[in-house]
Amino acid sequence: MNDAATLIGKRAAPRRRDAQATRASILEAAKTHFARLGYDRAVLRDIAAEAGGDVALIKRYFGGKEALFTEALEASFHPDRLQAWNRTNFAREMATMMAGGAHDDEERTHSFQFLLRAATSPTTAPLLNVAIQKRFLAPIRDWLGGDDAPARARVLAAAFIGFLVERLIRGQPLKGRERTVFIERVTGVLEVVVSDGESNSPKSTR
Amino acid sequence: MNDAATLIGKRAAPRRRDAQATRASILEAAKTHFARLGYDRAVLRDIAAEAGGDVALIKRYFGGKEALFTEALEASFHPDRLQAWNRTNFAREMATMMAGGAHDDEERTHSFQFLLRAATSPTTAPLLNVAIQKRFLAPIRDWLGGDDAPARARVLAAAFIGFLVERLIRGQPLKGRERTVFIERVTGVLEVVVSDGESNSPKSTR
DNA sequence: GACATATATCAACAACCGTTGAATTATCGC
DNA sequence: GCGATAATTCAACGGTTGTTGATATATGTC
Repeated sequence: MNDAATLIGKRAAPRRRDAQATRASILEAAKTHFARLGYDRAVLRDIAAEAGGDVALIKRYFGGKEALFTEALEASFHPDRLQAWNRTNFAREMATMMAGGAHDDEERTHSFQFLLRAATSPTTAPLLNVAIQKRFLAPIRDWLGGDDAPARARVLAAAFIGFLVERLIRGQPLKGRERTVFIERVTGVLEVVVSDGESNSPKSTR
Repeated sequence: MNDAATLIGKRAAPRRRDAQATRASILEAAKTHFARLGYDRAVLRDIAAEAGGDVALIKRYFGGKEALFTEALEASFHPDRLQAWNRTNFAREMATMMAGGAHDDEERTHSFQFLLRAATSPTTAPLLNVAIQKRFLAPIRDWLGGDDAPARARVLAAAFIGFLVERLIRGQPLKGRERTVFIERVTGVLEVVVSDGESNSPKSTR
């Protein structure tokens, strides 16, 4: 059954008898599968197949499904992205990303889908709790800076996740006027979140 | 086997040989289990057991797991809540709710946990898509009114979901100053979302 | 070229779970 | 009371999937 491998595509070419390469292939395949299917629906046989190997290799190199998931989760965080965004155009860039349709769209949201799917499985929730604190909330807080950074980081993270879920549910990118309005709105919201002024102070129209 | 029933608690008392009551018991148990465990982890045997019946009853009354899920999903929406909130204090009320610790907290967020868990399973995503459009997005849009209500409804729904996820991940209610700041911040964000001015076309506030 | 060891594959077990047909039992009309 | 019918329970099938020990094969060293 050459099922999932061809469905997902992207069959890596495993150099035979190369432990490091094999391990890397499996990890890469795992990231994709977990992100697209979630922890429960992801099947070890399919992951191994896409990596061009056998299920037993997962036991050999990772120990089991949960360990593989944990490592894939860690490897899926890219907080560097955050630091690459500068403060001025951050809100609009993120809003555009959430509207969907950008060329590097898939790649960008990939790791976050992973995070999201992990959030809802009771099994993986504890794992995520640690990971999200260390690799997500903390960097955001540092990136934000200013007064009450922890609380503001929570709000930003929430907004981030919320738009991501909405996009996940929506499925397809927005188009036309609705897209424009959506981006404008989201940009406005994010600017409010990022700004470090007092919230109960008068309106902060950009 | 006093397994899942006692774990979840809330064992309904099924009047024997009462079709309607049995069906209702199963549906109620299904709502709880799906909300807490998600589609995949929820087990029909456990649901039936909590309802005080057998698995086969699910087939009889609902047809199968997916059908049961769909019906439970429908039954978990409470858009009436939305209309009960008035425009002036809506933002603050919702922000307080998201901070956690309110007395009717559990009950309020219950159905949304359901929604959330459904969102992340590829299997249930299409089902959710239909339900959310009909019972969530449309009411919000009507409640919002004004220009570009559909796009603004998306943003509001996204914010709503986002704060909910954050709360779900966080686990426990906030306390002290962080709670105060969080509420202030979220209130500010929501006010921006709800307001119908500013985006492109200047429209009078109603 | 033979041996040792890491690497990869095979095959099967065992548990879980949705599904389903058939048997069992209660409830109601006559 | 008695049969008819609906409600419930029983038991088992079949598929999926994580796990794992045994086996085969390539790679590097002497």
